[in-house]
Amino acid sequence: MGERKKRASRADWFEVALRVLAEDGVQAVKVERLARELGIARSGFYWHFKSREDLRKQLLDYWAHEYTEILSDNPELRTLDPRARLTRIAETVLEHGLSQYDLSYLAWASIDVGVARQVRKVIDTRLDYIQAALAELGFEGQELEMRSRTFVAYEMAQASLYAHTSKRKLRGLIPYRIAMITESRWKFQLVS
Amino acid sequence: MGERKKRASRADWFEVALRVLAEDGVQAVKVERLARELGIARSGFYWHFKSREDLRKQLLDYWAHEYTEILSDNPELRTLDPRARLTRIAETVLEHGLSQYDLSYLAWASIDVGVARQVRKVIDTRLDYIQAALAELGFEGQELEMRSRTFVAYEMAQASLYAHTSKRKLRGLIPYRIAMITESRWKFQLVS
DNA sequence: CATCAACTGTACACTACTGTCTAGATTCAA
DNA sequence: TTGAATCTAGACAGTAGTGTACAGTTGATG
Repeated sequence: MGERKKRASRADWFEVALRVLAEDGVQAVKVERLARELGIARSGFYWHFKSREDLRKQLLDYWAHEYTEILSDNPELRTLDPRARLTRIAETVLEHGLSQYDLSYLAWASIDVGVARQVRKVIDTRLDYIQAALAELGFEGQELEMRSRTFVAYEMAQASLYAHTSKRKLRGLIPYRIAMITESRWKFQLVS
Repeated sequence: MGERKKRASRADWFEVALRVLAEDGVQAVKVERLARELGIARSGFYWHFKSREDLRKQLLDYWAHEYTEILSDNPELRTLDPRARLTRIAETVLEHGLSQYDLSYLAWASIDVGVARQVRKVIDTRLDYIQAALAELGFEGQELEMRSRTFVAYEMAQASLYAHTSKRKLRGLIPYRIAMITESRWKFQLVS
């Protein structure tokens, strides 16, 4: 609760907001609650942000930017072959708890069309990236689409769905996951 | 908005509550809003339900029961071989929009430990069921675990993640998905 | 057709939150 | 060390929701 700090900077407010968002969703991002967690009155909030809505908008922008940056502005990833690249992404998402925000943003998107538009953009960016990697391995058409979707869906669902499973265990599953997603030696045996 | 009904039964309130829950999440399930959607005053609500919290609890119970029933009390499913069974489940979930509630309940679970416990139970039931089907196909250990998790994660994420994708397209992907999940002819080529 | 349970609206007191204002405290830089 | 920028607490009015009380209306059934 009461962090002993006497003054709260914009970054302090933002940090607490991010944590609350991840923990309890957008609806929980309330000026009063943030102030309570910072141990100060909420009047200062309006010095840093125009309104609660303003803060929420900034939270969304931040998330959209931060996440895609990991994919697009990461030179190291480019040097790896597709399989290693996907593995690295899976490890990064798991290790940094990157998907812990996804549920909150998805839920938020379901009640706000503007947010939905931006969230979709982020998802599409991820899908495109994964799809490109899998295309390098020779996949195409519906199979390519299904594989990339499966990968992304698992990443996003992971944090909320398997919150009770240890990171260690989830980490151990990564190689199997990558193998299944990228394995190309088999031919589809379509079930009617 | 104003449904022309003059009186609202318990079932009416519950139905609207379920819809609102799926559309906008738990936080949106408010007595006043439900009354507004029914086109009546909210006083009658308290005749049917003890409180708002009471309604929410009943929503949770209903969901937990309804969903697992589809899996456990479905004699038809038992007659099918594992692959066909998984296909049927995927089709059912998609066709009846069963996963549309999942996001709401997952988000709810993240802010309420009691809800979290119940939601986990439902998820575990699904995992166990899928895992049993895949075990019939000879999978085991971490591979079995990863495959069932991948299947369940996709099902749950589908509705919210791919809301903008047509059912027709998602339906077309099912055979590919089942094939990837159930394919056993390949050996893992573990990436470091 | 009378009656009783099932519902209705209106009104009230309460809580939680928002955003605005103001006078004052703290910090930093010249 | 002084002044401006940065932040603070506290008070205020406004909105939206909760649950309770109660008298009145509706409709199915004996």
